[in-house]
Amino acid sequence: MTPNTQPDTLAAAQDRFIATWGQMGSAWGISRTMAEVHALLFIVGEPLCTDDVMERLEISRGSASMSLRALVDWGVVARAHKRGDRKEYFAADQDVWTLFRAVVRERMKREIDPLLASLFEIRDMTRGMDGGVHSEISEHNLRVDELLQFFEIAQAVGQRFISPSGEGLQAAAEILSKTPA
Amino acid sequence: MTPNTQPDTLAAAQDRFIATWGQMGSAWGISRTMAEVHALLFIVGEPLCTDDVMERLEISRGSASMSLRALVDWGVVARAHKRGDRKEYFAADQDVWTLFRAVVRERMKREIDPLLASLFEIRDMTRGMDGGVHSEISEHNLRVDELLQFFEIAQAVGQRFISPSGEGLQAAAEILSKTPA
DNA sequence: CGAGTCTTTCAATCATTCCTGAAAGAAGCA
DNA sequence: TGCTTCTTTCAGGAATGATTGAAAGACTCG
Repeated sequence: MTPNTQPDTLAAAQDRFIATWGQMGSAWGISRTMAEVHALLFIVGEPLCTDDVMERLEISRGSASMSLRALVDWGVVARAHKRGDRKEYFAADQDVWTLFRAVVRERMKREIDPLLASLFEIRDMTRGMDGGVHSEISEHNLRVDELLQFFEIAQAVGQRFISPSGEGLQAAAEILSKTPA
Repeated sequence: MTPNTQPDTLAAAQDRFIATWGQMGSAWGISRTMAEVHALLFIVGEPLCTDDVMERLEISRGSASMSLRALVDWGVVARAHKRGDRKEYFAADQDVWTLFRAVVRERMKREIDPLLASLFEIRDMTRGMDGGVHSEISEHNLRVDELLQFFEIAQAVGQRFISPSGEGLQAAAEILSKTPA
């Protein structure tokens, strides 16, 4: 075993993780680069500056800057500073559940909330136009109402999950996953 | 109120719904068109043939065909036939929870499962290379293991949800959403 | 205040994903 | 089987979304 085996393997494992996480990202509506930047910060576990990110990921300065900024906005990466260094450093939150909560929060804001708003408006368009129980309009209203109910439940569950007391849900999930169906 | 007010309003509400659902779709990694086709079938509530879909959505034959096929593969739309008509008709499942289960199933297959497989491989790359508790490798392994744990829980919860006995989870979610945090 | 260093912005370019439409393929019927 | 009707496929074009890189902006320090 040469002295370099360990570092090389570590770097390879990191690269592999970055690629995997990047793929995952695209499936989640997060741009591949942004996911890769997060993966890098998460897996190295220590603060990195913009240039570190640029070099390791071979991306442009602009791209690195945008991605880092977005990750900070999402609340999954924190800015950090080193004494006697003017550069800004970035570190990923190391708690997986915190990360997941941030993702849920962000997606609720961008997806569920607008969807619910639209559904309410759609329902109001045909409110009180029912021409008897079996009319097309009533059936339409029924369908919209069912969706509304569903997404209201989804919103409530999601909100509970991301709330401070969401710890409870986390525990619930862990237990749930272990109990046989 | 002219005789045409109701039908027009209904059509408008349907269009609005289709647009909304389409947007939603893109956020979910489903192509907009595919989501719109589903929205149409869901909201009209009765079987439609390829030409109906093409006309209403103003899309090409190829696009309609592909979307319909994909929806059937997902299990959220069923083929139907009309007596004395050689055309194929398509009808969306009207149960929202069934729909949601299909989405979860599909996304697990495409996202969680491959991700878990990769994470296992990544872990194996640095297995048994730990150079003491505080080595870089150990810390790396710790991080990977935490992710593995998390996604194994996610997978278990998801599987339980989509299983036949997933009805239980549905009930749980409904209760959960109503209980105050 | 001005030089130097670091960060952000944004128009142009590039990549990816999606849709089209025509042609090939099935499937039913006489 | 040959004709008709309907469905699927797929190469190319269109649209959408991401990335670059250079220039402008912001901040520090002497």
